[in-house]
Amino acid sequence: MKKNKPKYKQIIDAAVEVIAENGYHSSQVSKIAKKAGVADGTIYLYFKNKEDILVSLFQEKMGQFIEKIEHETNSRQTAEEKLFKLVETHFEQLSADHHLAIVTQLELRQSNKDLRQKINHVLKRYLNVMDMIIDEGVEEGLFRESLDRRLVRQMIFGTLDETVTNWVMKDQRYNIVDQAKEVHSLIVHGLARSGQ
Amino acid sequence: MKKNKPKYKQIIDAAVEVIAENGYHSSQVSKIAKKAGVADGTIYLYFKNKEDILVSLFQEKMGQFIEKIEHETNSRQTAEEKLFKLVETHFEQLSADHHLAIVTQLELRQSNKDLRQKINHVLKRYLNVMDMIIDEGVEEGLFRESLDRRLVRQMIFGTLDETVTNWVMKDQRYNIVDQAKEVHSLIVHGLARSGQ
Amino acid sequence: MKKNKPKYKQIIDAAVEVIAENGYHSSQVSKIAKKAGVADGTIYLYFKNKEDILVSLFQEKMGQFIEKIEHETNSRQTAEEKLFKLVETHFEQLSADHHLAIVTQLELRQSNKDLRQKINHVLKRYLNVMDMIIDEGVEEGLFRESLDRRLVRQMIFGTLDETVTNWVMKDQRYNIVDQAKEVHSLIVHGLARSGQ
Amino acid sequence: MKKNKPKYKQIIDAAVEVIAENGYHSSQVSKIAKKAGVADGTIYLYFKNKEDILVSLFQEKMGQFIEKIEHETNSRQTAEEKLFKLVETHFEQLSADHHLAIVTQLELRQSNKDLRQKINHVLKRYLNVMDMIIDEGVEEGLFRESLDRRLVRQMIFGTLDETVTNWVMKDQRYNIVDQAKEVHSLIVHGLARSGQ
DNA sequence: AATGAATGAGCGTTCATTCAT
DNA sequence: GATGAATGAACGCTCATTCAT
Repeated sequence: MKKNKPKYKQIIDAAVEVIAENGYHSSQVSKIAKKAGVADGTIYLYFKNKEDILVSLFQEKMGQFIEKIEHETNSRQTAEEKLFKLVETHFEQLSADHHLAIVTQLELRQSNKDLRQKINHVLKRYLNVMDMIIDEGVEEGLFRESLDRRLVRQMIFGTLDETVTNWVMKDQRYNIVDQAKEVHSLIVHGLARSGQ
Repeated sequence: MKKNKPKYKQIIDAAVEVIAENGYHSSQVSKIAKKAGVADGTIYLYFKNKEDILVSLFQEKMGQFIEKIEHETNSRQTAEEKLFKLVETHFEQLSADHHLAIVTQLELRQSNKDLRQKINHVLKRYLNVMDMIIDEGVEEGLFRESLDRRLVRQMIFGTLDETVTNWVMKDQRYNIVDQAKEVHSLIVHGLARSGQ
Repeated sequence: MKKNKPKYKQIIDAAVEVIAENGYHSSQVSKIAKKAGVADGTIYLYFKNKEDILVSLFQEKMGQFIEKIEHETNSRQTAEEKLFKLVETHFEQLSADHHLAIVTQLELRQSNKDLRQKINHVLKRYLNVMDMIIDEGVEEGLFRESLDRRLVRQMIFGTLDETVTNWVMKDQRYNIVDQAKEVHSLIVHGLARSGQ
Repeated sequence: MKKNKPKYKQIIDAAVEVIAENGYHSSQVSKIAKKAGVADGTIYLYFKNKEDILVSLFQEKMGQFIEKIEHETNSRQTAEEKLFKLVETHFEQLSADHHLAIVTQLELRQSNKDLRQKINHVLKRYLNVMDMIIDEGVEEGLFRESLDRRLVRQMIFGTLDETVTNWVMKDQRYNIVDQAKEVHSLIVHGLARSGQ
């Protein structure tokens, strides 16, 4: 299993750094190899081609990302708490790894449609977590029964993604974790005054 | 003013078509020139470089897009109605121009950070429209006073953008305008049961 | 018609020189471009890819080669004279262009099967010339009726080709045209004493 | 002596198979090693480099090839019979080993000038066999005295080689041994009617 | 002797941009 | 203004060979 060999992770971490620092289009394979401390050809012992580095990077990092969110939400009782924890953990994790934030929010979006579809595939698991929380919320009588699951997912993901992207484009100059409460509130209650 | 000469618009329209049909990375300047019926060199009499075509395209098309939304929202009375009209008009316009939807939601995202910042600049005007509606809503007593304007804008834009992108990636197979009401409701009331 | 533009021939002639001097495997496109006095990219305005340069080179040069042989043999009366003229003209032409001799006898043979089949296609015309001379010889009562046309062609071509290749591999140090008479004699009479 | 160790022959046989099946340019050292059932590095315990595999392959196989021809021609009395046996045995041996025929007639020709000169060196022994037969034929009064030995060798070898190459390129679809008689006749008597 | 992971030099091709006409 | 032929920089990937084990 190549994924357990040290060079596999070494190359992926180098790729994150190189892409964050140079931008997607200036991240040549040779640059990644150099940063990883291996020869160019070594890359191809662990990855099929350049795109495979990026897909693997996303799978590896987002896999951990989603697992952490699954774990944190599971440790909460109500759907509302779970949803808050989802928002907070989402922000916390990207806050904790500035390079990864740049790569996932800005650079990897420049990839072609093909790669983006593979990325979406990885995200399905995240959307499932959201679905389960929504279902729980409905069962608890907290959320409306009539909700269109897909639209809700898109609202939640779209809001989180846009929030993080803006924060990254503002060079991560403010603390995004501080906004978890307000974002959670917007998602749960919308703009309206309570009781409206 | 070059923007008023016929070839200027001719080239921009050709660019939209070529990019929608071939994808961002297969849209060479020579292909755009051919579709526009001009010589490659002529492009450079109207645009500084390739990126300038894309920025101009976005300015031109999004300018009209936002004007239409400004006009439609102005003709409504309450903030709630205005917000609904904003959502609906946003969806309607992209529904009406399939090529443009593909280009703005998928292809132009593959451009580099630099271009994306210019795109964001164009979108500022759209965000202003949202800001004004939010202010009105607060004044009307409809929306909470404590709302963080930036977060609200990000929530609204993120939700609309994610909704449209998903629709485009699903090959525009369902009617997105039909979802305006539900999306509007999610933005105004969130997930919670009314009264919660 | 690209074949009539000066750069087309310029590039082909450069290719012959470069290949003769550096060998097939050390003849990079950039080297050919430099020798031709054009930019690398210009090559691709006239040729589909590197292999297309080589195929075109062969077609161009062997086309002239065969035409000359057709012309020379046509100006003779008997099959025996025609055959002699074929041998002599074959030798003369390769003698007259040392670079071309190296390229056709040694370097182009290193190409892959695909290219070699295209080369064989060009040579069909040469084989037709031989066929006609053989037919004439039979009609004249000079050659045996029972000859297997294909074998005869292979004997003639194989003999000429091997003779020239040996001469090229010996660095063209002797005069191969001088051997036309003896080669012709071997083809017509074989090894046997007259009357045997 | 490495040549007597089992892995030496094992690797050479693997090389013949791999080259015949994949073509010269798709026959990587690693593929040959795999087919031979040894590690890549092991190849270099038995051969100096890749070219050395090919040269050794040719020496090994052509050595046997020529020995067989020497043996068969020695068992005949007259030069004419010996020459016939040479042609027939040449054809028979390549007929009997389809892989070897492909490798020697097509694939090994794609090697560079350097390798081809080493190949020619191996063939010298074959040319010597021809020389001796020619000399005998002259002494017997069967062949002309005035024959240029080198030209005759080239005629014989060129004819045989071209004949076999054509047969291989036609995917060995007909029986080439059947043509030995006619080819022998062409070599001995040429195209001319007997008595001309 | 045998292994196989690691190395790194080498090259065909594309395409945005220029500029002489 | 309009043309389009010409430019040339830039890069992912392969594979023969090495060498620590």
